[in-house]
Amino acid sequence: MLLSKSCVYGLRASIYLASKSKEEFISIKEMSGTLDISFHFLTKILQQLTAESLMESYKGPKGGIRLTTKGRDATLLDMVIAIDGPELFTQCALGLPGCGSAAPCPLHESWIDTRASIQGMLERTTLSEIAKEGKQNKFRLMADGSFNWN
Amino acid sequence: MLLSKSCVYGLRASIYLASKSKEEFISIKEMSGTLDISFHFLTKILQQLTAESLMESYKGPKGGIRLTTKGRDATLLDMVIAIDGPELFTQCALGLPGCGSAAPCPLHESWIDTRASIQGMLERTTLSEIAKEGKQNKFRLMADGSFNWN
DNA sequence: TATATTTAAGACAATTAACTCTTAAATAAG
DNA sequence: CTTATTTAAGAGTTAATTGTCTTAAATATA
Repeated sequence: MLLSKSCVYGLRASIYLASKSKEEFISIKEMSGTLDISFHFLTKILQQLTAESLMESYKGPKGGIRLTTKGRDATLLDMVIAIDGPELFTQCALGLPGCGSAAPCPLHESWIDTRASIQGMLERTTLSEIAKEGKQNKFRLMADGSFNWN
Repeated sequence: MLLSKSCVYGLRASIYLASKSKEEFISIKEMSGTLDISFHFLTKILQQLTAESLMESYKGPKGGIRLTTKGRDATLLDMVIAIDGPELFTQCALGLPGCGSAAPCPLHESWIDTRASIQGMLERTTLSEIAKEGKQNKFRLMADGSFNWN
Protein backbone atom coordinates (compact mmCIF):
# COMPACT_ATOMS: atom_id res chain seq x y z
CA MET A 1 0.00 0.00 0.00
CA LEU A 2 1.26 3.44 -0.93
CA LEU A 3 -0.09 5.19 2.17
CA SER A 4 -0.87 3.75 5.61
CA LYS A 5 -4.49 3.54 6.77
CA SER A 6 -3.79 6.25 9.33
CA CYS A 7 -2.61 8.45 6.52
CA VAL A 8 -5.57 7.78 4.26
CA TYR A 9 -7.94 8.50 7.15
CA GLY A 10 -6.06 11.71 7.89
CA LEU A 11 -6.26 12.84 4.27
CA ARG A 12 -9.98 12.18 4.06
CA ALA A 13 -10.58 14.07 7.31
CA SER A 14 -8.39 16.95 6.08
CA ILE A 15 -10.36 17.28 2.86
CA TYR A 16 -13.60 17.05 4.82
CA LEU A 17 -12.52 19.85 7.13
CA ALA A 18 -11.35 21.95 4.19
CA SER A 19 -14.89 21.79 2.83
CA LYS A 20 -16.19 23.42 6.01
CA SER A 21 -16.06 27.07 7.03
CA LYS A 22 -12.80 28.52 8.33
CA GLU A 23 -14.16 29.30 11.81
CA GLU A 24 -16.35 26.36 12.64
CA PHE A 25 -15.03 23.61 14.91
CA ILE A 26 -16.22 20.23 13.66
CA SER A 27 -16.54 17.50 16.25
CA ILE A 28 -14.49 14.36 15.69
CA LYS A 29 -17.62 12.33 16.40
CA GLU A 30 -19.39 13.95 13.47
CA MET A 31 -16.39 13.42 11.21
CA SER A 32 -15.87 9.79 12.22
CA GLY A 33 -19.56 9.14 11.65
CA THR A 34 -19.73 10.86 8.28
CA LEU A 35 -16.49 9.39 6.97
CA ASP A 36 -17.01 5.98 8.63
CA ILE A 37 -13.72 5.98 10.50
CA SER A 38 -13.26 4.69 14.07
CA PHE A 39 -13.76 7.64 16.43
CA HIS A 40 -10.83 6.97 18.77
CA PHE A 41 -8.49 6.06 15.96
CA LEU A 42 -9.34 9.22 14.07
CA THR A 43 -8.83 11.23 17.27
CA LYS A 44 -5.27 9.91 17.47
CA ILE A 45 -4.49 10.82 13.90
CA LEU A 46 -5.90 14.32 14.24
CA GLN A 47 -3.82 14.84 17.37
CA GLN A 48 -0.73 14.34 15.24
CA LEU A 49 -1.96 16.98 12.83
CA THR A 50 -2.79 19.47 15.59
CA ALA A 51 0.67 18.82 17.05
CA GLU A 52 2.07 20.00 13.70
CA SER A 53 -0.33 23.00 13.86
CA LEU A 54 -1.98 21.94 10.63
CA MET A 55 -5.18 21.79 12.66
CA GLU A 56 -6.37 23.23 15.97
CA SER A 57 -8.78 21.82 18.51
CA TYR A 58 -11.18 23.16 21.03
CA LYS A 59 -12.51 21.19 24.00
CA GLY A 60 -15.99 21.05 25.48
CA PRO A 61 -19.47 21.45 24.05
CA LYS A 62 -19.28 23.21 20.67
CA GLY A 63 -15.71 21.98 20.55
CA GLY A 64 -14.03 20.10 17.75
CA ILE A 65 -11.31 20.43 15.15
CA ARG A 66 -10.65 22.89 12.35
CA LEU A 67 -7.84 23.53 9.90
CA THR A 68 -5.43 26.32 10.76
CA THR A 69 -4.48 28.80 8.05
CA LYS A 70 -1.31 26.78 7.63
CA GLY A 71 -3.48 23.69 7.23
CA ARG A 72 -5.75 25.26 4.62
CA ASP A 73 -2.72 26.28 2.60
CA ALA A 74 -1.05 22.92 3.09
CA THR A 75 -0.99 20.21 0.44
CA LEU A 76 -1.79 16.53 0.85
CA LEU A 77 1.96 15.97 0.81
CA ASP A 78 2.29 18.00 4.02
CA MET A 79 -0.40 15.84 5.61
CA VAL A 80 1.22 12.62 4.41
CA ILE A 81 4.60 13.63 5.79
CA ALA A 82 3.03 14.68 9.10
CA ILE A 83 1.42 11.25 9.47
CA ASP A 84 3.61 8.70 7.66
CA GLY A 85 6.87 10.62 7.83
CA PRO A 86 9.09 11.56 4.88
CA GLU A 87 10.55 8.06 4.26
CA LEU A 88 8.56 7.40 1.08
CA PHE A 89 10.21 10.47 -0.47
CA THR A 90 13.71 9.93 0.83
CA GLN A 91 14.35 6.19 0.84
CA CYS A 92 15.65 3.81 -1.81
CA ALA A 93 12.93 1.75 -3.51
CA LEU A 94 14.83 -1.42 -2.60
CA GLY A 95 15.40 -0.23 0.98
CA LEU A 96 19.18 -0.01 0.56
CA PRO A 97 20.64 2.55 3.01
CA GLY A 98 23.72 3.42 0.96
CA CYS A 99 21.85 3.88 -2.32
CA GLY A 100 22.51 7.18 -4.09
CA SER A 101 23.71 8.56 -7.38
CA ALA A 102 27.28 7.60 -6.45
CA ALA A 103 26.37 3.94 -5.93
CA PRO A 104 22.83 3.47 -7.25
CA CYS A 105 20.63 0.38 -7.03
CA PRO A 106 19.09 -0.89 -10.29
CA LEU A 107 15.97 1.18 -9.68
CA HIS A 108 17.61 4.36 -8.43
CA GLU A 109 17.28 6.64 -11.46
CA SER A 110 13.75 5.64 -12.41
CA TRP A 111 12.63 5.70 -8.79
CA ILE A 112 13.66 9.35 -8.58
CA ASP A 113 11.27 10.13 -11.43
CA THR A 114 8.48 7.97 -10.09
CA ARG A 115 8.85 9.42 -6.62
CA ALA A 116 8.58 12.90 -8.13
CA SER A 117 5.36 11.81 -9.79
CA ILE A 118 3.91 10.67 -6.47
CA GLN A 119 5.07 13.85 -4.81
CA GLY A 120 3.62 15.91 -7.65
CA MET A 121 0.26 14.23 -7.28
CA LEU A 122 0.18 15.12 -3.59
CA GLU A 123 1.40 18.70 -3.76
CA ARG A 124 -0.30 19.93 -6.92
CA THR A 125 -2.98 21.83 -4.99
CA THR A 126 -3.75 23.03 -1.48
CA LEU A 127 -6.47 21.57 0.70
CA SER A 128 -8.62 24.66 0.10
CA GLU A 129 -8.40 24.14 -3.63
CA ILE A 130 -9.11 20.42 -3.33
CA ALA A 131 -12.22 21.25 -1.32
CA LYS A 132 -13.33 23.79 -3.92
CA GLU A 133 -12.91 21.26 -6.71
CA GLY A 134 -14.55 18.65 -4.52
CA LYS A 135 -17.68 20.75 -4.20
CA GLN A 136 -17.77 21.47 -7.92
CA ASN A 137 -17.25 17.88 -9.01
CA LYS A 138 -18.88 16.12 -6.06
CA PHE A 139 -15.83 13.96 -5.53
CA ARG A 140 -16.17 10.77 -3.54
CA LEU A 141 -14.97 10.84 0.05
CA MET A 142 -16.59 7.63 1.30
CA ALA A 143 -16.82 4.00 0.26
CA ASP A 144 -20.55 4.15 -0.41
CA GLY A 145 -20.46 7.61 -1.96
CA SER A 146 -22.97 8.91 0.56
CA PHE A 147 -20.97 11.99 1.46
CA ASN A 148 -22.62 15.31 0.73
CA TRP A 149 -20.51 18.42 0.03
CA ASN A 150 -22.34 21.45 1.45
CA MET B 1 6.53 2.14 2.16
CA LEU B 2 5.80 1.50 -1.50
CA LEU B 3 6.69 -2.20 -1.40
CA SER B 4 6.62 -4.62 1.52
CA LYS B 5 9.89 -5.96 2.92
CA SER B 6 9.04 -9.40 1.54
CA CYS B 7 8.69 -7.83 -1.85
CA VAL B 8 11.95 -5.89 -1.70
CA TYR B 9 13.77 -9.05 -0.58
CA GLY B 10 12.17 -10.96 -3.43
CA LEU B 11 13.22 -8.36 -5.98
CA ARG B 12 16.80 -8.31 -4.78
CA ALA B 13 16.97 -12.11 -4.88
CA SER B 14 15.41 -12.12 -8.35
CA ILE B 15 18.00 -9.70 -9.70
CA TYR B 16 20.74 -11.68 -8.00
CA LEU B 17 19.57 -14.90 -9.64
CA ALA B 18 19.25 -13.16 -13.00
CA SER B 19 22.96 -12.32 -12.77
CA LYS B 20 23.81 -16.03 -12.54
CA SER B 21 23.89 -18.61 -15.31
CA LYS B 22 20.63 -20.04 -16.63
CA GLU B 23 21.36 -23.61 -15.52
CA GLU B 24 23.00 -23.22 -12.14
CA PHE B 25 20.94 -23.76 -8.99
CA ILE B 26 21.93 -21.20 -6.34
CA SER B 27 21.41 -22.25 -2.74
CA ILE B 28 19.16 -20.06 -0.65
CA LYS B 29 21.81 -20.08 2.05
CA GLU B 30 24.32 -18.49 -0.31
CA MET B 31 21.78 -15.91 -1.42
CA SER B 32 20.65 -15.03 2.09
CA GLY B 33 24.28 -14.65 3.11
CA THR B 34 25.32 -12.54 0.16
CA LEU B 35 22.23 -10.32 0.23
CA ASP B 36 22.02 -10.23 4.03
CA ILE B 37 18.43 -11.49 4.24
CA SER B 38 17.14 -13.95 6.85
CA PHE B 39 17.51 -17.47 5.41
CA HIS B 40 14.11 -18.84 6.49
CA PHE B 41 12.29 -15.68 5.57
CA LEU B 42 13.85 -15.61 2.13
CA THR B 43 12.97 -19.28 1.68
CA LYS B 44 9.31 -18.43 2.24
CA ILE B 45 9.36 -15.64 -0.30
CA LEU B 46 11.08 -17.74 -2.93
CA GLN B 47 8.50 -20.48 -2.40
CA GLN B 48 5.84 -18.01 -3.52
CA LEU B 49 7.83 -17.29 -6.65
CA THR B 50 8.40 -20.98 -7.44
CA ALA B 51 4.67 -21.54 -6.91
CA GLU B 52 4.09 -19.01 -9.70
CA SER B 53 6.75 -20.82 -11.79
CA LEU B 54 8.87 -17.69 -11.96
CA MET B 55 11.58 -19.78 -10.30
CA GLU B 56 12.25 -23.48 -9.87
CA SER B 57 13.93 -25.33 -7.04
CA TYR B 58 15.94 -28.47 -6.64
CA LYS B 59 16.40 -30.30 -3.34
CA GLY B 60 19.48 -31.93 -1.88
CA PRO B 61 23.20 -31.27 -2.16
CA LYS B 62 23.92 -29.13 -5.21
CA GLY B 63 20.30 -28.01 -4.94
CA GLY B 64 19.00 -24.49 -4.86
CA ILE B 65 16.89 -22.04 -6.82
CA ARG B 66 17.09 -20.67 -10.34
CA LEU B 67 14.91 -18.50 -12.54
CA THR B 68 12.72 -20.26 -15.07
CA THR B 69 12.61 -18.94 -18.62
CA LYS B 70 9.37 -17.26 -17.65
CA GLY B 71 11.19 -15.72 -14.70
CA ARG B 72 14.10 -14.43 -16.80
CA ASP B 73 11.65 -12.79 -19.17
CA ALA B 74 9.53 -11.45 -16.33
CA THR B 75 9.70 -7.85 -15.16
CA LEU B 76 9.95 -6.58 -11.62
CA LEU B 77 6.23 -5.85 -11.85
CA ASP B 78 5.53 -9.56 -12.27
CA MET B 79 7.59 -10.26 -9.16
CA VAL B 80 5.87 -7.50 -7.18
CA ILE B 81 2.42 -8.78 -8.10
CA ALA B 82 3.44 -12.36 -7.27
CA ILE B 83 4.54 -11.27 -3.78
CA ASP B 84 2.47 -8.23 -2.78
CA GLY B 85 -0.53 -8.88 -5.00
CA PRO B 86 -2.01 -6.48 -7.55
CA GLU B 87 -3.72 -4.14 -5.03
CA LEU B 88 -1.24 -1.28 -5.48
CA PHE B 89 -2.20 -1.15 -9.16
CA THR B 90 -5.92 -1.63 -8.80
CA GLN B 91 -6.98 0.17 -5.65
CA CYS B 92 -8.03 3.76 -4.99
CA ALA B 93 -5.28 5.90 -3.42
CA LEU B 94 -7.67 6.80 -0.59
CA GLY B 95 -8.78 3.18 -0.17
CA LEU B 96 -12.36 3.89 -1.28
CA PRO B 97 -13.96 0.71 -2.70
CA GLY B 98 -16.46 2.44 -4.98
CA CYS B 99 -13.95 4.88 -6.47
CA GLY B 100 -13.86 4.96 -10.26
CA SER B 101 -14.23 7.34 -13.18
CA ALA B 102 -18.00 7.39 -12.61
CA ALA B 103 -17.64 8.56 -9.00
CA PRO B 104 -14.00 9.51 -8.49
CA CYS B 105 -12.26 10.52 -5.28
CA PRO B 106 -10.28 13.80 -5.31
CA LEU B 107 -7.10 11.92 -6.24
CA HIS B 108 -8.58 9.52 -8.79
CA GLU B 109 -7.40 11.06 -12.06
CA SER B 110 -3.90 11.95 -10.93
CA TRP B 111 -3.49 8.63 -9.16
CA ILE B 112 -4.13 6.85 -12.46
CA ASP B 113 -1.16 8.70 -13.95
CA THR B 114 1.05 8.21 -10.93
CA ARG B 115 0.20 4.54 -10.74
CA ALA B 116 1.15 4.19 -14.38
CA SER B 117 4.48 5.79 -13.56
CA ILE B 118 5.14 3.24 -10.81
CA GLN B 119 4.05 0.43 -13.08
CA GLY B 120 6.25 1.79 -15.87
CA MET B 121 9.27 1.85 -13.59
CA LEU B 122 8.72 -1.80 -12.71
CA GLU B 123 7.98 -3.19 -16.15
CA ARG B 124 10.38 -1.22 -18.32
CA THR B 125 12.87 -4.09 -18.59
CA THR B 126 13.08 -7.82 -17.94
CA LEU B 127 15.14 -9.37 -15.16
CA SER B 128 17.72 -10.55 -17.72
CA GLU B 129 18.16 -7.00 -18.96
CA ILE B 130 18.35 -5.61 -15.43
CA ALA B 131 21.09 -8.12 -14.65
CA LYS B 132 22.98 -7.17 -17.82
CA GLU B 133 22.82 -3.49 -16.93
CA GLY B 134 23.67 -4.38 -13.36
CA LYS B 135 26.90 -6.01 -14.46
CA GLN B 136 27.81 -3.12 -16.73
CA ASN B 137 27.09 -0.41 -14.18
CA LYS B 138 27.89 -2.34 -11.01
CA PHE B 139 24.57 -1.42 -9.48
CA ARG B 140 24.14 -1.71 -5.72
CA LEU B 141 22.29 -4.75 -4.42
CA MET B 142 23.26 -4.53 -0.75
CA ALA B 143 23.26 -1.94 2.00
CA ASP B 144 27.03 -1.86 2.31
CA GLY B 145 27.67 -2.12 -1.43
CA SER B 146 29.76 -5.24 -0.96
CA PHE B 147 27.98 -7.23 -3.64
CA ASN B 148 30.11 -8.37 -6.55
CA TRP B 149 28.57 -8.97 -9.99
CA ASN B 150 30.41 -11.87 -11.63
C1' DT C 1 -21.89 25.26 40.80
C1' DA C 2 -23.34 21.05 38.54
C1' DT C 3 -23.81 18.63 34.38
C1' DA C 4 -23.12 17.33 29.80
C1' DT C 5 -20.02 17.44 25.96
C1' DT C 6 -15.87 17.25 23.81
C1' DT C 7 -10.71 16.58 23.07
C1' DA C 8 -6.24 14.52 25.34
C1' DA C 9 -3.73 10.83 26.81
C1' DG C 10 -2.48 6.48 27.57
C1' DA C 11 -3.38 1.64 28.44
C1' DC C 12 -5.02 -2.27 26.21
C1' DA C 13 -6.46 -5.68 22.48
C1' DA C 14 -6.62 -7.49 17.77
C1' DT C 15 -4.65 -8.01 13.46
C1' DT C 16 -1.10 -8.20 10.15
C1' DA C 17 3.71 -8.25 8.78
C1' DA C 18 8.18 -9.80 9.74
C1' DC C 19 11.03 -13.15 11.30
C1' DT C 20 12.53 -17.89 13.62
C1' DC C 21 12.52 -22.69 14.48
C1' DT C 22 11.59 -27.56 13.80
C1' DT C 23 10.59 -31.51 11.19
C1' DA C 24 9.93 -33.81 6.79
C1' DA C 25 11.18 -34.94 2.01
C1' DA C 26 14.40 -35.14 -1.79
C1' DT C 27 18.84 -36.23 -3.44
C1' DA C 28 23.98 -36.31 -4.14
C1' DA C 29 27.99 -38.62 -2.69
C1' DG C 30 30.60 -41.74 0.07
C1' DC D 1 22.60 -48.01 2.34
C1' DT D 2 23.99 -44.19 5.10
C1' DT D 3 25.00 -39.56 5.74
C1' DA D 4 25.08 -34.82 4.72
C1' DT D 5 22.87 -31.12 2.29
C1' DT D 6 19.24 -28.64 0.69
C1' DT D 7 14.30 -27.11 -0.12
C1' DA D 8 9.22 -27.62 1.70
C1' DA D 9 5.94 -26.93 5.01
C1' DG D 10 4.04 -25.40 8.89
C1' DA D 11 4.06 -23.93 13.71
C1' DG D 12 5.56 -20.46 16.65
C1' DT D 13 7.43 -15.77 18.00
C1' DT D 14 8.21 -10.79 17.76
C1' DA D 15 7.19 -6.31 16.22
C1' DA D 16 4.36 -2.93 13.98
C1' DT D 17 -0.03 -1.32 12.68
C1' DT D 18 -4.69 -0.80 13.56
C1' DG D 19 -8.41 -0.34 16.51
C1' DT D 20 -10.83 -0.05 21.36
C1' DC D 21 -11.60 1.46 25.98
C1' DT D 22 -11.11 4.21 30.10
C1' DT D 23 -10.04 8.23 32.62
C1' DA D 24 -8.71 13.08 32.86
C1' DA D 25 -9.03 17.94 31.49
C1' DA D 26 -11.40 21.78 29.36
C1' DT D 27 -15.54 24.32 28.72
C1' DA D 28 -20.37 25.65 27.42
C1' DT D 29 -24.78 25.90 29.42
C1' DA D 30 -28.36 25.54 32.71
